[in-house]
Amino acid sequence: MVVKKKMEARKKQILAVAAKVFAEKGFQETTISEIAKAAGASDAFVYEYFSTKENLLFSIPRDHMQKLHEDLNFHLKLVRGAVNKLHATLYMQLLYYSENPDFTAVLLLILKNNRKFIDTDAHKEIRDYLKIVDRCISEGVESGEINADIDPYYLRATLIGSLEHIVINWLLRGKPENLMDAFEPMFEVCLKLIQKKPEAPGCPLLCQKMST
Amino acid sequence: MVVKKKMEARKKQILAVAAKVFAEKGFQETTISEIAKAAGASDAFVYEYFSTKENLLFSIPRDHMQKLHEDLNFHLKLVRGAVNKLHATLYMQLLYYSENPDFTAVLLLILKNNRKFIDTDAHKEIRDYLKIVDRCISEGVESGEINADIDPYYLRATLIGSLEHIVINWLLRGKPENLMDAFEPMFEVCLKLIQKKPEAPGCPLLCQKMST
Amino acid sequence: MVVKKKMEARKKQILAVAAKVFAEKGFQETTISEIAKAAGASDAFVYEYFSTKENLLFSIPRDHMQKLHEDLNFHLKLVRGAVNKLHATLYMQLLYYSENPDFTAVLLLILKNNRKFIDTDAHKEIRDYLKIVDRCISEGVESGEINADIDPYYLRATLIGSLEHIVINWLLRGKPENLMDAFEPMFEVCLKLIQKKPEAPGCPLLCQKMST
Amino acid sequence: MVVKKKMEARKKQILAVAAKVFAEKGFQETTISEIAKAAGASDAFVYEYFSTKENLLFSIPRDHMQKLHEDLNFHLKLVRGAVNKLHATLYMQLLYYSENPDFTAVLLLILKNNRKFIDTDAHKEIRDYLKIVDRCISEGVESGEINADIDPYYLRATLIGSLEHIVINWLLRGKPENLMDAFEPMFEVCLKLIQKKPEAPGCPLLCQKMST
DNA sequence: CATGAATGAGCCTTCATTCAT
DNA sequence: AATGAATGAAGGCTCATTCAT
Repeated sequence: MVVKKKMEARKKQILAVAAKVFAEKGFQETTISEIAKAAGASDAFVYEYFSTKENLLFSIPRDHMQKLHEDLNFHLKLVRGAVNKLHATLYMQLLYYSENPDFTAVLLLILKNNRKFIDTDAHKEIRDYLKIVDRCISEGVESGEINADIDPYYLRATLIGSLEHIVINWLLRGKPENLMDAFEPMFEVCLKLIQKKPEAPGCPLLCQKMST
Repeated sequence: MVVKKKMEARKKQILAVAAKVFAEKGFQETTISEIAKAAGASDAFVYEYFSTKENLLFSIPRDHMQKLHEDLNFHLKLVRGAVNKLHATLYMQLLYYSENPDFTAVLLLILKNNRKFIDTDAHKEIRDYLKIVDRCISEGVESGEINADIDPYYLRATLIGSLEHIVINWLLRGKPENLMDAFEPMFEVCLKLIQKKPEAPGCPLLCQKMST
Repeated sequence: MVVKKKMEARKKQILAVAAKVFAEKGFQETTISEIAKAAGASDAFVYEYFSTKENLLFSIPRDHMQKLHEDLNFHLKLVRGAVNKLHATLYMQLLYYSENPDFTAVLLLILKNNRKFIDTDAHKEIRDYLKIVDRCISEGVESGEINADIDPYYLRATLIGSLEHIVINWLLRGKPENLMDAFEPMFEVCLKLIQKKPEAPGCPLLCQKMST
Repeated sequence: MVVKKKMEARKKQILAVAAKVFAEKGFQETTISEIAKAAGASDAFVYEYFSTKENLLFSIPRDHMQKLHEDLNFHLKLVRGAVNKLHATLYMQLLYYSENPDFTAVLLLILKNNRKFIDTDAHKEIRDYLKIVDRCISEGVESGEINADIDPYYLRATLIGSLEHIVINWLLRGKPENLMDAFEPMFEVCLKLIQKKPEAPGCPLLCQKMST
């Protein structure tokens, strides 16, 4: 029992170290020796837990995705309204990214463009995550909160695409500012997309301005 | 002179072959030998033109970006109105991607996530391209065509992010359908962002028209 | 005491399992882990009894050779005549091989060609076994049963060489038929060597000569 | 042309060196580095000619077997009579072994007991060699030179088995004496097997004894 | 202009073996 | 008595790269 715990902890530690080194240097540029050394273990020890270097890479997202999933499921129960749910979902995603930049770099810079990874079980959890977004969108469309004449696929693509674009830029620029600073302005843009303007009787600002 | 021409042609051919092989197999998984063989040349011949394998990779975008730039500059002169220009710009970008999928795969799946590439001269042309988009946006804001209360940076991020997201998905799914089919629905979504709610009762343009 | 018995039994079991796995896969291709797992024990447990993997390999023949020796000694007492003894000896050797194919494969395919093994104590028992054959031969020569103008060393080499050749072929072909089927025809050939042409109706020429 | 020659020479040199090192240390105990160094080349250079270490091992017999084959075919044409042909065949085999002890050690100590090798094309040439022996035997049986009541398969097994047994012993003992010294006494034994005793001038000893 | 020949450098991976418990 | 955890040491193999011709 205690042993199992210890093993799990060691495994997670190796995964964390691997994420860090992969994030810094890229997959091919990283050697197992580096990871092992950084984890205070021998090369062979890494292979106790991960059959290959690639397997180690592909194992990085699992725990993170599960955690993100759980957090999300918990919080979404507290939120009412599709737009609010989308807000919460994207917020949590960005928050998780900002708090786990190594994992994020591995995910967005290494794994997401890897054909082999996409055929992996590990990738399923990523697709599952997208389903949550889809559910929010369709919920919003049904409830009338979200503009029904927007193609939901392209809406999701825009939401996720822009969010990841911003995160990738942030990563590549060396994570200079707080990633969360980008959230509200980004979501503002999204809101323009999402929301029907039923409550907006016309184009308030412009009309008002014009009327002035 | 003729020799120069020949050399240029050979160089371009190698670049095209390299793009193709890199796109299919990824950078690390591709060997210089494979590229050389596919180009009907010897390994050493590749090194006549490109000092390293990485240099070969980084050399792929130049011609493409120049061509895209030229095309864009030509066409944008024919188009009036910021939204129309954005439409044309994104259309041409997507068209170029759909017509040059190998280059696109190299650019979006390999280069865009490569920190070293970003510090390259070659990357400057990509940033220059983005400036065109930025110019369209600021032009639109100035002319009142584009909603001024949208942060231009996040607007661009959303436009480019969603477009690339769609293209990357298309690439990873094996380029099944015609990429251009995605353009109009995608741009529809973008329009919702860009435009001052024309469909809303009392939309800006209408107000303007009405006011005139 | 009981513990000793248990240990002995465990040791023998490991030896049997090792023989089986070595026979199937070869020495280098077999890992201690495989043997341990097949024996239902841990790797470390194997090292309780055998100091190294090679030591385990070299330990395989001992019990077998002892058993063969004992059986042989017992049976040879019941047999009279050098040729009959050779017959019994070779028969028992082949029988033992056919009934213990794993041991046989280890002995003939792995150990007999191993220089290090030859310097081992374990190899002494194999040489001792050959002495039995030698004794039969010299007994036969002395008693006049065996042709005295055959060099005893080459006679033994031929007997053992042909027998092992047949067994090795049998092993390499996957032990298809019953090995014992080969015994009588093989021994027939040997008899031609050993015996003083009993089937020849007298020694024609010489007798003729003598008669002259 | 000259280049091809050079390559061939280099390849043969590597094969010779490999045979030597394999013969001395065994296959698993030998590293490619050792062979490369002994051949005055780099590790990678060895892989220019041989795709794997095993492939290098399996490539050793080809040229030798071809040479042996050619020599044999040439000489057998000069020899009349099945027994004489067998004599010549076995003589040349033993001579080749004695003159190429590295190859012989590789063949008899490493390859002949290797299941993977037996399924190789290279092994075919070894089986072809045996066919020459078979042909001599059946020729002798037909011509009446060889005792027809000996099973040809077991006769061959005895001839080859005893010859190889002697060679293997010679190798394992460190090649102390001239291997060819063993030929005549060994063949003497074989003669006893092979020959019908019609022309044999009786059984000298027995007759003598009988006469006494 | 073009290349065949050659290699240095390095990494992933495997296992026999050890030892604390 | 038995083992799980841990590793040191080593080796096969790959390639980007160079250079004489």
